[in-house]
Amino acid sequence: MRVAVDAVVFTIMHDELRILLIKRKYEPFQGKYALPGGFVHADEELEHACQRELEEETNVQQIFLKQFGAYGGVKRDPRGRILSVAYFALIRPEQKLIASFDATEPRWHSVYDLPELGFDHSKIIADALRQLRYELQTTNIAFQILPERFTLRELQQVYELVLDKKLDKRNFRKRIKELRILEETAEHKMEGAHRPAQLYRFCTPAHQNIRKKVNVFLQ
Amino acid sequence: MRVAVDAVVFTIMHDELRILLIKRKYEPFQGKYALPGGFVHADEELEHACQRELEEETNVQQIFLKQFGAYGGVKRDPRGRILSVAYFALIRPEQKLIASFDATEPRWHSVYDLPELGFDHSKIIADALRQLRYELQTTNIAFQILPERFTLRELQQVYELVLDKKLDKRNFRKRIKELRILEETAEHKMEGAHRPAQLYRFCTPAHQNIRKKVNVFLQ
DNA sequence: TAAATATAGTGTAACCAGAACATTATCCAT
DNA sequence: ATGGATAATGTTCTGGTTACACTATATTTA
Repeated sequence: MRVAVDAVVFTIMHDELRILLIKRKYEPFQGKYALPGGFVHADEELEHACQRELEEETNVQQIFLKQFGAYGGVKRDPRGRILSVAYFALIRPEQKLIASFDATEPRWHSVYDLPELGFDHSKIIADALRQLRYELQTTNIAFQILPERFTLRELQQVYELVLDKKLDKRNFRKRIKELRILEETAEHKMEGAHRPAQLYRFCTPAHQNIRKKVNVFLQ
Repeated sequence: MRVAVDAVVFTIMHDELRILLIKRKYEPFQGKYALPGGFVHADEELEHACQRELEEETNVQQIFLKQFGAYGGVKRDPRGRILSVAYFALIRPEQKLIASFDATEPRWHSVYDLPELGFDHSKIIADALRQLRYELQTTNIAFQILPERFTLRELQQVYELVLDKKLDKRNFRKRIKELRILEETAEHKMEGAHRPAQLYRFCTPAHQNIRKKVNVFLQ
């Protein structure tokens, strides 16, 4: 049985939660959109294969991937039996997308307005989104998408867009501060005709995983 | 790459949370304990392969399996590259265990006192236990281990033994009743020199999955 | 048949966490 | 100087979680 990996890469862009898709140049599902991914090499770790395929097909590099499922249905790929191990990531939107030989049009698509997808990738994306939301509320994954210094408003927007839900500003700040994982920096974000916002930085490696409480940010 | 499945089957027996292990008759890890499992056939669904291997190696049959991870490390199996998709289940302890040709001594082992294990099965079991605890608190999985009719005390014991934590009787009953997933039966459990306990039954297929609230039973 | 024993079954009060909510501060542009 | 835009901040109320002790009912035994 052949083993492949697929990557569900999320980002936030123009106030939307988006997913990175490629367009398939060849059969099966030629012309359809699909998740970046491909076959694992013989002596290659799964996560490495996922990084490599992602880079080959979209140029996206150096991201933190988390495995969340294996898809092994007998009929899921018309080429034959292929098991796919799926990973997800949440990354900054800056990386430049570059098409490859067999995957064209690497592009960001709104999670809530996806094109028709090949394989069982709709199901994989649905599972990934569920997992992303869970991890957002139980780990520090949000910081992967933010620049090194960020405002509390920017952090709150990550939560709001991923959870697809408005949060109360004062309650959000209170809870984030209680976690003691941020430190103020000396700088402020000067931008626009309004009061500048304090810039924060993520601190204390001890808190690499916030697992203090489930549902920390749900209202 | 070859694809295998492994089953982490939990039960409760003699007031202990236990796992089903077999003893390996051949290399690799000859004589060591391991999870039941084996290779997936060419046109076989993963879950079916897991059921089949479990039955072949231990005689345990007809259980509800839930996938929770894929283990694909390059060096995890000395025979070569083998990816294993792992499933867990929680079952009643009644099924008779029968050894097979290549797996001897199918036996229940306390989760907290496991023998030396082959492969990366210790890691797989640790992940399975984490997943079991999560699902116990967010789904109706507890009912898989109980007989059709059971007392509230028996239900509470499942939670206590899996979570490895004492729960308050009154609070537990209050919450379970709030969920409205049990119905009283006409019978009582007459056993021993004490007041007989009301027998309950799991009701309402609408509640096959209790996802009302995370941490329902944590104290 | 009375007492001992073992588990079943039940409610309330205190505490804490989550939710709702409005005003002042600071910058820029006009 | 004023208006506009976002930053920053605390309190009250509500509801959920936790802690906690006594009565009920069957069997067994003296």
